[in-house]
Amino acid sequence: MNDAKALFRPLEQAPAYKRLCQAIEDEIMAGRLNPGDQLPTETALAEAFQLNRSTVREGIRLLEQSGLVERIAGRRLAVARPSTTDLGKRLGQAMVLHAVTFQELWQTIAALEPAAAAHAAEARRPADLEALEENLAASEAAADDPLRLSELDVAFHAIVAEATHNRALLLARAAVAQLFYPAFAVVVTRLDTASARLLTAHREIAKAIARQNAAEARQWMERHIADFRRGYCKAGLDPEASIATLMEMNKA
Amino acid sequence: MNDAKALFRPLEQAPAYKRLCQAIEDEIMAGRLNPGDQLPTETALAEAFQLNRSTVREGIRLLEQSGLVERIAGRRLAVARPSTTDLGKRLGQAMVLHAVTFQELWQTIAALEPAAAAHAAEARRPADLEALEENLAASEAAADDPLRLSELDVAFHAIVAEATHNRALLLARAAVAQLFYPAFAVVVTRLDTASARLLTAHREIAKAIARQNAAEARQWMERHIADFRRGYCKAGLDPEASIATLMEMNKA
DNA sequence: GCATGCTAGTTTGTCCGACAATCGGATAGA
DNA sequence: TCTATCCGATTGTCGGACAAACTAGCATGC
Repeated sequence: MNDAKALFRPLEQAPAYKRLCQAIEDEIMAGRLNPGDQLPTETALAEAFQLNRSTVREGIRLLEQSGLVERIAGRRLAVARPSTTDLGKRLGQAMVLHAVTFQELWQTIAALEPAAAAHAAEARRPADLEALEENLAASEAAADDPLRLSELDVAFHAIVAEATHNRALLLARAAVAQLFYPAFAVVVTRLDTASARLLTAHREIAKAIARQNAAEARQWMERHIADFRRGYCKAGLDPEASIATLMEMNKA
Repeated sequence: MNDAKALFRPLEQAPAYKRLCQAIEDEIMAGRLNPGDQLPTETALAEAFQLNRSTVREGIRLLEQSGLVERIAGRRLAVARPSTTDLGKRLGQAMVLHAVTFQELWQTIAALEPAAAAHAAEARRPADLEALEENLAASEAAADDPLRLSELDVAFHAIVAEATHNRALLLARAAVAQLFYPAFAVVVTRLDTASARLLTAHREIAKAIARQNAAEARQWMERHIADFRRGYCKAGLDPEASIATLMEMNKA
């Protein structure tokens, strides 16, 4: 009798609002609806799908939340591309709820950032270099302001990632970075030697990227990330603790 | 006159259903609502927030789609943790819509998988080794069935990733992997030498993980991933083409 | 004692109809 | 040409309604 679960599938048809969402999602994924295209009005959709407007609206909410659809300025539904930051936020939430530890984040960042630096060195464009320079200048000016410096640190790594012009890499690291670097603000505040080391590393990484020296960029980034971990432990923080606790310290 | 946009912020209060979603989201993020907790019924929520049930429902749809809330078996709303696979799917969608190329995916996978293999060697548990063994056996049996082998390939890498017991890494790679490996099915179908090379690599990786030899696991995985790229080019596919086109070939 | 069947109350999914606010566009006025 | 005004269309929100499906409790049968 126990194999009943294995034998039979759930066998339930999803509620109408979900099916509507799926139907429109399919159209988008199949390329029959493209980003920018306007969707029919709610009443029109209701008529087309033979559903009530309330039901249609529920379906639209699902699409809205998945970022596949947006309300353009005024108010007309249009197909959209899910934004990187939006997805990053959602991934970040998930990690907090899964009680991910600093250690886990660090391992992931340690895999991604050196690769990002190397590819940035290969694919960077003039605009990227300018952004890096600007960030470095601002960082040097903010050497005494841990909070501001921490913000600029997040920005620096984001610029490097963007310089790869690799959207997959960008998306993958966005989530982790969003949690990792802010968590690190606490360290910068506690260790006064951290700022100087951070600045040196950033400068060298930027230099290597400017010179298109991928190997060097990767190497400096590796050291930089290793430094992060050392600083974290030196600051008396537990790598095995959930980052959720860190985020709270940050607020205080 | 042009600075009007700079001077003033949007100044609009979000619709009620969005604010409701945000309110509940905040409760969850603050830990006042924990995964597994049941939410009040729709009518109760409507009363609490002084909103109509229809409006409450729209808010719930947003929460539902972000995975923070689920309908338990029967039908009662409960707080949930966004599932890895769910987020992976969403990220995958985003990448398709952003017309991400194979090259971009490959660079990302190449950064993540070797790290995953190395950490898996350190953190693997008996159950992980069993899963690997089982997968290897099935793969050897399916050496002549490209489609089945491709499925098992996806599974193999997923098992390795899970053996790291690093949820951040798991989440970050889930999205990329979900697109990458299926896209690779085409290659396995076209190159008959691919299956054998794939099997050898898998076996060596599994062996290294079993022996807890992180360096070797990383090295084999690196080669394996490099092989992927070579195979892809050999199969006459364009690394700069959007993976969306690949997915279509896969269906056919 | 445990499995089954029945009943009543809840809760959800869906529908209908309604209305204020606002947006888009057309039209009239300076 | 620019502004003001009006009108229809669309969205956000509301109230109420009902069938289907679920929960829980109780009765029944073995």
